[in-house]
Amino acid sequence: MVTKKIVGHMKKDQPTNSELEILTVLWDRGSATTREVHDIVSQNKSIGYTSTLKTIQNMHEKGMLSREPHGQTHLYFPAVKQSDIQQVMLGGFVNKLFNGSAKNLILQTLGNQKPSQAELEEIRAMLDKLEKDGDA
Amino acid sequence: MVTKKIVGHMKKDQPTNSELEILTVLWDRGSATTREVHDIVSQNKSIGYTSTLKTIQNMHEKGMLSREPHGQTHLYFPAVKQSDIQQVMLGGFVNKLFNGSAKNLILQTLGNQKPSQAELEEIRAMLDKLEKDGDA
DNA sequence: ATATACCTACGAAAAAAATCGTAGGTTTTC
DNA sequence: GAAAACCTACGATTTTTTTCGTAGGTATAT
Repeated sequence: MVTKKIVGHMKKDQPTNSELEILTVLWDRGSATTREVHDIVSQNKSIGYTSTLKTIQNMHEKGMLSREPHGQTHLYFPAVKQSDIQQVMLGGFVNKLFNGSAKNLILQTLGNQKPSQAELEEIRAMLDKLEKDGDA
Repeated sequence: MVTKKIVGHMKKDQPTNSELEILTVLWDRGSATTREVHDIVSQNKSIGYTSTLKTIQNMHEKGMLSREPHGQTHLYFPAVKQSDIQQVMLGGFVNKLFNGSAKNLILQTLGNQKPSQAELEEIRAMLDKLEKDGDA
């Protein structure tokens, strides 16, 4: 039998795109059946029910989702934290595209996507907080 | 024959991971031969020369790279701008992982990667500039 | 001038990711 | 109680991405 060895902290797998779509639904709703997930993801692309089902089953097998039997069906839950996945993928993304510099990523994002004044203030507040902590 | 239809502005393909590694080298150096690219990317992973060559040829065929014959070999140049690719991929990334909110991406990045004081100042300067422009 | 070391081109294999079809069961509806 | 509408499981196919092998040419060194 071949499974992935588990060593203390197993490196979190980066979800594939399809997996990420499904995780997004579950993070959003907390839990959902395959049918519910499918109804949502199939709004964006043409895909059969069993394809969604299969992906969900794979994710469950990998430990990315947990589930509860619920009558004839299953209720699925995300088994990985959204912020953890964001962090891991963000790190990879910064390395691949911005030479590892978070600052460069941020400057480019600000330049491209023009956040609103209110959002700029939020970011500024975060900067204040970080600088204060840095001084301590 | 089947090629991709070209319609005014053809949607830029997102480079794959391998393609991105090669682009990174070329963005960095301006130009390079296959051999030079290969020597660099093969520092990070075990890969044969013809694999690198093939990927480069595919990229050239897709219009992602241009090239000049140079003696027996070719000199390759990036045919897509780094900032354009960054922008496209950043947009996709924000949509997939941060619900389309650039602000959320930035806040999370700041929280995770703790830029230095100097970097924080650069970001702050960028915020100042954006707010000023916004007022105009 | 022959062996060695490069180079390109290109089909094809291998690996990874995404999609689907079918079988077999349960619930619902008439 | 048969038909229709669900459900899961799971092998298999398709598509995409990555990697490689081989053939054939050119430069280099002995």
